[in-house]
Amino acid sequence: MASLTIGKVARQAGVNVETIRFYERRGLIEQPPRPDRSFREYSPEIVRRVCFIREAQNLGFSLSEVAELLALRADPKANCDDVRAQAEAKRAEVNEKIRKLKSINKALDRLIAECPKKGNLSSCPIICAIDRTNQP
Amino acid sequence: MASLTIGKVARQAGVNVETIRFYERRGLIEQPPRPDRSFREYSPEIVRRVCFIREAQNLGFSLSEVAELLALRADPKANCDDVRAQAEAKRAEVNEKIRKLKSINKALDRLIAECPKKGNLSSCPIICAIDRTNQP
DNA sequence: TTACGCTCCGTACCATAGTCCGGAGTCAAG
DNA sequence: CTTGACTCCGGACTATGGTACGGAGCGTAA
Repeated sequence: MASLTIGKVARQAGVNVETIRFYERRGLIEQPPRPDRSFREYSPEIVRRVCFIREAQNLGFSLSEVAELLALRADPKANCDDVRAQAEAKRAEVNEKIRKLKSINKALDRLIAECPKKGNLSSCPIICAIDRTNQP
Repeated sequence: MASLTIGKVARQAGVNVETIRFYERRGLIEQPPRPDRSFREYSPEIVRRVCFIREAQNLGFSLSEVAELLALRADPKANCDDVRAQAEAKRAEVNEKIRKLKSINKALDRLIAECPKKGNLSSCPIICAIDRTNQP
């Protein structure tokens, strides 16, 4: 199968070449084979891995957190229970984030609905709500 | 009304004294009165403001984003429409975050449900899903 | 009034997550 | 076999969001 250079992987994943090397240093992607000790030769699947990392970050997971799950994969003593526990903890975190975002969302909905189409700032309910120090 | 020193504000808000000063430098909280040019004298409401900032951060808003809304408050030319637009943009962002988190949550639900109570890693559906590079 | 705690300030430092640099080596086409 | 694009590497630099430090001044209670 055709292997990819680091530059092609970077372009396909939409990241910088340096980012790939950075992830390698951080242990997020394994060291690719390097025949003749020259250039890295990636299998096309590495692109998915990089995209997964980016997606997880978008959702508020740190690189260390991504590494945690990935590390279990390499541990011959790890079993399903360990991974399950991690997944469940992560799910609880995600649910908590959703809960908080929903409450912010509801507050924004309410404020936007109350906001008059035109008017000066002093009567803007959004600002009043944010800046409680102006309230009696 | 009793005013608070910076240390009391920090303790009540559950943050470091340095954090309060840092927020002041960043324009997130206004400069408090300082009679005789000595210590800062905060009104108790400042604690709410600091808590609001922390809460917004928890939800994925950067300090610059918090500052944006707060800055409008100080602008005599700003009107309700400006604030409304900001609030609507923020709401769209929040909704997108919720959407993504829900999809992750669903994926986690499914994987956790499929995961056998005991078993070795090679058959763990969670790891398989994360590490697609191991799939054919 | 002196001792202790708190506050003042600027500056330096920390982790995270990259990004850029520069000089050297490599590969492939012409 | 040269040229140009790409890759190598270590190390320096960036932005964000703080945290720590050190020497000075202030304020209150014994």
